[in-house]
Amino acid sequence: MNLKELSAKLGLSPTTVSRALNGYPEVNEATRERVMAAAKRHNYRPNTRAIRLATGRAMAVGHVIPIATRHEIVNPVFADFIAGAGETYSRNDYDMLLSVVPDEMEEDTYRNLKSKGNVDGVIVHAPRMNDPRIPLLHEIGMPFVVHGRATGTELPYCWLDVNNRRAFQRATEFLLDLGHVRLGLVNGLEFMDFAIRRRTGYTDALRDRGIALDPDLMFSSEMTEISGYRAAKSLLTLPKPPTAILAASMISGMGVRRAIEERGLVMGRDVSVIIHDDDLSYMKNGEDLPLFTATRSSVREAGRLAAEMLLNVIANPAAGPQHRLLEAELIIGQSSGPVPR
Amino acid sequence: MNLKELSAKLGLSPTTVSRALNGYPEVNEATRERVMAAAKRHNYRPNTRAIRLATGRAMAVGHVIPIATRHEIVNPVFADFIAGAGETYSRNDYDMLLSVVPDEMEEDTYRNLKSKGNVDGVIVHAPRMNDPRIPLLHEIGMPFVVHGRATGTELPYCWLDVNNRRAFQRATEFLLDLGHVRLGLVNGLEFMDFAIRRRTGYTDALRDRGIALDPDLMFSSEMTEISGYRAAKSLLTLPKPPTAILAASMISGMGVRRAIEERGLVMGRDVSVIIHDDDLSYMKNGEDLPLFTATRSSVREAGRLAAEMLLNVIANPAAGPQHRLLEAELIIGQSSGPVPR
DNA sequence: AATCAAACCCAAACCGCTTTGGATGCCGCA
DNA sequence: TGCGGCATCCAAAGCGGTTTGGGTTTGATT
Repeated sequence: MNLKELSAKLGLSPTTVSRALNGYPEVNEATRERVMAAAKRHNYRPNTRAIRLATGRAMAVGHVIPIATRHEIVNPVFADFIAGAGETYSRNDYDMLLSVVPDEMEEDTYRNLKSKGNVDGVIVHAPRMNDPRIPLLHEIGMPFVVHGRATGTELPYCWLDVNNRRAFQRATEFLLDLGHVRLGLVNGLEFMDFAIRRRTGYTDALRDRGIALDPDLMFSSEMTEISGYRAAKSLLTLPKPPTAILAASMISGMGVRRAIEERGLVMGRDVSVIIHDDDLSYMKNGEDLPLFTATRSSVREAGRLAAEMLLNVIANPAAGPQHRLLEAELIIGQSSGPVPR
Repeated sequence: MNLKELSAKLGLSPTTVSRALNGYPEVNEATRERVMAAAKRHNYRPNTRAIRLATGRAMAVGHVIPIATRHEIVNPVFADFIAGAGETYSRNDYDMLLSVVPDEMEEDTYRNLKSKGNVDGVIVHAPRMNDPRIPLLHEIGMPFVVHGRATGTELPYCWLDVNNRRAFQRATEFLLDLGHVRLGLVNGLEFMDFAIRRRTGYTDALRDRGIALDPDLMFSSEMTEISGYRAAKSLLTLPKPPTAILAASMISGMGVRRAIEERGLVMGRDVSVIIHDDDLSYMKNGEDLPLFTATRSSVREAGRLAAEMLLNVIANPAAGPQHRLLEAELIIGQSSGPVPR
């Protein structure tokens, strides 16, 4: 059932039917209702391909996912972000397009998306320092929103980010208040912007209390269980091991816990741990009582909001660049306590 | 730069240019090369929207993800599957469309995808017993491939699955060979088809050895860390606790391990554990020496293969339903050992 | 009664490509 | 010389919507 058939059945022109369905004012309310009813009855659904060609809009948003020699973006955090963004898209009748491409194809992919007209905008994931994607997207004129920020970029751009610096600064201060002085940092990869900011929060807090930085206490790697385990194991075998550890995610935190328990220590008593908790739906940090003390910020909610921002930008390209900085909560769980004496 | 402009520049008709670019035979080789060169020079990329309207094909594949009152499909396993499928799609110039919709909208979403012509086919995730999606997709004539199988469906359909029954049967037999007799099962939700099959593998193996089933030893829940933890905790506080546990995933396995260690026991010595390992890219089961003994099957590879099967079905709808059953490997890690005496 | 603006509807162009159904020119062969 | 056949190319008709630029009525205003 297409427009022509439907309008024939109704004895109207395609023009009028189209207008009736799309809420244009120049059509009699009575006919509009007649049209609506007929459309429902024959369950007419306009062909998306035709709409797209006619309007020039793709009604779709792209997410480009490089598969990674460099860095594995396909991680659980990413999945939850996508889920959140996807909710926004379906609510607004937009399609979500995922392009999983080899690293070296990333630039081409963006150019293709633009010139072939597949999408109206994109979300940029996992920004790095001086991220080349931002000038690229500017150049080709593709609307975009960055999830995170890209230090070093001087072009204006839209972003939505968690206040990672503040979150880790607060977490560090909290541990210092508990009397801890030697604090380990099990960070994510530090070419990632968020990891740089978290480290800054950590170092700022220490410096504010006049505590010297100890490079031996600072690790940076993928946020996997095994990396967390290895980093914590190294930390705990130091001559003067830390009494507290900040970890970059739930998963690396689980590795940290394993290393702690393997040495016969008790997390929260012998070693305090604070993680960053993305509030993943299938990996809750405890239920009544959180397992980990954590800086928490829902990445799914971030996905929802970033998608909304992008749809805004697409609908309203003239408006200046939008920004949104989400604050993480500091929630107290079982993994932190006063420094042991 | 569109076809008309390009053909004008070349002094040819759009017809000829189109044919030249698409490799049709009725065009002189010399002109074809001239056209190709010009296309590259002006980097002409045909407008996808127009191609889709003209050809009637969407050149896109859909994945519908219900957001879940019922069951959270947005999990790490799902993410890896998507990544694998996405690789196949980009290699074949197909788009991947993700629809994240509320449970109750699922049926509508499939109908919409079909009648609005957004996709040429879909992948069905996480099939359940008597899954209603299979008759639905049959009814609306949408090509599809199921990742897994749906017990109880009598209609023919394409699927790609892991031999879950066999995997868990082998794992169970392996533990029995080590002298274990009381085996706990920490299964996924048992309205999911794969969970039913795993349980069958477990019960078959026990029955074959003449061991009575003990309902107290069998748990079924979401595959989260916390559920794994809780199930294992219950198991270990039984009057006669099991000496070995089969867990449904890496993540629930980590919960099982936590429960074991919390009781001061050592995994692999006091309690053997076998998990199913989906070989997730960011959650490797150890590196040189696997942490967990596991039945392993890469879900990412499954994604690649399922997508290939679907593209096949789309290209060749007449061919009968295809099936593919992947076998899981049984890999030995540190989490299993002979029954303690 | 003539005029004019709304209100309502339609025919036709258009979006950018594919594909059908010829047209044209050239060559070989009877 | 005439004709069939092949190699090349093109005009025009879709694909299924939206949108432009009018046409008719109708009713109120002068």
